[in-house]
Amino acid sequence: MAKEITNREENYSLWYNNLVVKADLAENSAVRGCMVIKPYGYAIWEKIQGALDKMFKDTGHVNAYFPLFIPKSFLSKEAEHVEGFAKECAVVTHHRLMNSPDGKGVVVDPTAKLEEELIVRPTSETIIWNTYKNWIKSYRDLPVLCNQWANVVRWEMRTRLFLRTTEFLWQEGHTAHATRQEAMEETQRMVEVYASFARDWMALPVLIGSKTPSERFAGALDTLCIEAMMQDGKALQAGTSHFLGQNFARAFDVQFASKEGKLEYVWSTSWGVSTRLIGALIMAHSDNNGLVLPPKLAPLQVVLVPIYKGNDELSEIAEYLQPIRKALEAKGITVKMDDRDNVRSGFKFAEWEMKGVPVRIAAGPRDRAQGTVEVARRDTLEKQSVPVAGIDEYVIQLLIEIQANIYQKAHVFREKNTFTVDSYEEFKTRIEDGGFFLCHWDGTPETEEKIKEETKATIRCIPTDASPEAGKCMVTGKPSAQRVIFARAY
RNA sequence: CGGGGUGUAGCGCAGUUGGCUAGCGCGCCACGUUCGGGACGUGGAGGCCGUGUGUUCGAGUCACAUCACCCCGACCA
Repeated sequence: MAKEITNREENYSLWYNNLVVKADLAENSAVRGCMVIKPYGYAIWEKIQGALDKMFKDTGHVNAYFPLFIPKSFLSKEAEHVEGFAKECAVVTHHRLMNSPDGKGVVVDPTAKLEEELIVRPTSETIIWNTYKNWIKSYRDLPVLCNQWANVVRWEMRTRLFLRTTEFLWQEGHTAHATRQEAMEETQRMVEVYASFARDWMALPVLIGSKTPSERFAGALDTLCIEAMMQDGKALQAGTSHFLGQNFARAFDVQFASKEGKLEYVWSTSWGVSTRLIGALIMAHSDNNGLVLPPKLAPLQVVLVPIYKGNDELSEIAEYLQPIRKALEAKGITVKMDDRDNVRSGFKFAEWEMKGVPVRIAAGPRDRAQGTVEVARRDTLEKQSVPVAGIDEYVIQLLIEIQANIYQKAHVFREKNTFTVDSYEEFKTRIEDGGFFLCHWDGTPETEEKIKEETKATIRCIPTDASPEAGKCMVTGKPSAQRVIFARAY
């Protein structure tokens, strides 16, 4: 199957439908736009959760959980927020079913209508701020630094496996602070947490920047984001951190008594990443043989494949591999011995490659006689004969090297596909081939909209670390103080 | 919600201008031979042809309706 996938730059849906699904990550569910994440795919999510959760805690956050259902009235309290989400809400109107009068199946019991409809959370700002109101009375109660791991539902027009499912899993941090400064620092801190997670764990280089007002989160004063480049040159927003100002505090009347005894509205942030990260992982690293997972997020880091004929050889080889397995496990490496007897080793090789296991160790009678094993690395598909003595150290180094190499590949790819362009005509032509474009923009939503309509490219972000550079907007020629990143995006 | 496409075995598909007992590949089960890169042979199990209503002597095939899914837009993490 993998061999048929050759046009990865053009057709990710083929990956998802024909390759990734067969790689046991996910399958479509009967429910509109939702997906069943299979155990292997979920294991990746658990890895992501584990790493992020630790980073959140290291930055002083704690986990909590808030209700799935939000009373409709909560949504209407913050005007921009409701406008942003109103079009994509699942609404609970009734609480009971009954047997259909015509005897066929069940229908909604019309007498069980809810007094107030409940919204299945598309995000939890409203219900959380309704709760924070009761938690925050004094400056001594601040800051509140909560995160929740949850599912949310957004009834999008169009869904896409991993990238935009109707229901998705995510993490949402919601913090409350006494000062504007503190909240802004938190917003910045968390986008940097995301960026370092992407870099260090996902082997995914990202750009940090600010969204333009039209791309901002509904209800935010500023949205910081990390943007990654996929292998087809399209951009993927991989995480966001919002500075919400006092908008939600005002909407939910959350005031605190300051040291000076004055009542003040609190300042807030929210930030999140979702199962979209799994999609990012797939689209950034995979090749025609299937997934390529960074060792630090791979559910299995090493697979052992015995090569043998008959039961005698199997037990000999198994005995040969067993100490290797133990040695690796002792070093904290996740290992699986694939001793299935119903498929041949060639099949196993192909299957584990498709699943993206970073390192494969195979051994047969020949290796046993020589005291070696065959070590294959997923990122380059290279194979090498390695002595068993010291294999644990060898594998540890190899895993580190693979992690670094995958990042490096992605980074080089992004650099090769990032262009500085000044002419709009040139931009219109070259955007067709994908990539990030550093261009001058006059800062108006009108120009942004015009570019989007004419080229399908959006401003992914105004990079935070870019050096100022006076120039002229590529469309209007009006002055611009710095370049922004344009790209077509998922 | 617009435009296009697809619904036939667990998966991927074929099925002619309507015709007799609905096929193929993969997978599955049994036995045997194999086993250092996706093995092969023989035998076997598995179908209300998405759903409904029509047309017809006869419908997987035609008509209408309906539902679901996929792709391209609009919307979005």
